[in-house]
Amino acid sequence: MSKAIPPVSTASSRIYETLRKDLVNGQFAAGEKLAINALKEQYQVGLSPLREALNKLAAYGLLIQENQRGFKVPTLSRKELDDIAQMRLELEGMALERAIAQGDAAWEADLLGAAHRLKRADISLDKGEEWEQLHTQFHRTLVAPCGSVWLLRFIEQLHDQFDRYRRLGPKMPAIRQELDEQHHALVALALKRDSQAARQLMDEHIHTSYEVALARYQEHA
Amino acid sequence: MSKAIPPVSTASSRIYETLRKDLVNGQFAAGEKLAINALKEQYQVGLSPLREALNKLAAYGLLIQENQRGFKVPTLSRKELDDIAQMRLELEGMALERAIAQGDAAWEADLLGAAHRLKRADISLDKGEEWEQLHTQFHRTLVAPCGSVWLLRFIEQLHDQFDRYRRLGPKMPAIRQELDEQHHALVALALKRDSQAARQLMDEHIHTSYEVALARYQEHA
DNA sequence: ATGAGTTAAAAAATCGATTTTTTAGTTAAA
DNA sequence: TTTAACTAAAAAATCGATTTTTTAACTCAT
Repeated sequence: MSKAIPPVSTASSRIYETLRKDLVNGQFAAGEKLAINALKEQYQVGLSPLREALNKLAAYGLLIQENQRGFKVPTLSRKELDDIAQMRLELEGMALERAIAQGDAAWEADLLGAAHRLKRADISLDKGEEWEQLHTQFHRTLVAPCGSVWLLRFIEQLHDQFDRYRRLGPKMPAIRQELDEQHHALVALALKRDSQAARQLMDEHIHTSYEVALARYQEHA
Repeated sequence: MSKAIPPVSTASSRIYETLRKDLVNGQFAAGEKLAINALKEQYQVGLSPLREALNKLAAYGLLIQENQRGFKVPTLSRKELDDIAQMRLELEGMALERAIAQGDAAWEADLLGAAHRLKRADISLDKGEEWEQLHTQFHRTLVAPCGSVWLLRFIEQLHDQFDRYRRLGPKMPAIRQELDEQHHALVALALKRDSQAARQLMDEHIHTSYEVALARYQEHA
């Protein structure tokens, strides 16, 4: 349940996390070249921590770095969205099966808790990023006991990439509700340890999200 | 065939690549804390480019970064080796199947070329890292036309992680020969477009490498 | 107009020094 | 002996300024 002990923060780690969120939320236009000096002003950070964060984001795949010409936001494409969604299908399916095979009672409890919190957030007005935050946490919890550090790492990375597309448009409560029903059904299947059905539903779930993301990408024009 | 145009290099990108190689080759002890000032001297670079490289390596997974207490080399463990090998099985198997489904004539040619160069390097005395370099290139070529940028990216990362274990010991010509036979058999199956058999052999191939890596890890003590 | 060459401005990369935090060593009280 | 408090040294992080490279604007010959 507990998250890793909150590590002491540095200017570098703070700006990294801030920029990561902003990039995932589409605060920067796809393809845009980042003006480092402007960022420095905008976020009120020094050049050194800022550059360290940008370097990390590039290694993580949320920025493109070109020697001697700085950093830019990766472009979006249908082809890449398909790639990301397909990889999510494969990797999260795999992770879910393993989690169901290995998850213990504590996991079951965490899962119920995460799903409940998500549903509640959905009912109350979503002020800010609460739903998104809880949604991320739910998916994390779902696959957490899969037993592979690397698998979890890749999935996290794919989620961030996927969300660059999914969050292009405004929030749609109707879609959220549909997704939320899938979340609860996923929990039910996970608790029943029905990995076959769970995986199939996970596929559907990702596919639903994919259609949302694709529609938004196409509207985006 | 052609690699991406050699980008202009910066002190930062050069030291990144140098350190990446050295980390994969076990030039630093597992668990070791990096003394930034010493690195600065040793590699004759300034602090800024060095820190940028270390940040990227941490995001890539070849270093662990802890706020306010610098960087250290990740420890090695049987558990992690198993994880990495298992992930390689899954991801490279997937990639190989797709590559066989999609690879064109140019790919077939590249593959024959890469396998040939690898074999030749194996026969002549291996001065330096030539074999390792060609081996990496062979595996890259094998899965290149899989169609997924993200899949390729993850595989690359896993190779680097895997090699931290595999390269712990001295070079073993006998093993290399066995691996090399598998390489050639893989090419043959790929050209025959027999993805079932190819995937099975890929599994064996990774398993063979895994046993080498495990033995070295255990000897390492 | 077009394009090669030139140059000023802007941006990226790097340096050298300063500030902050941690670590390790020392002393003194329990 | 422990352990708490303090302190000096070391290391990490950050800052401010300099150097290098790219970009964009301009000139002039074709």
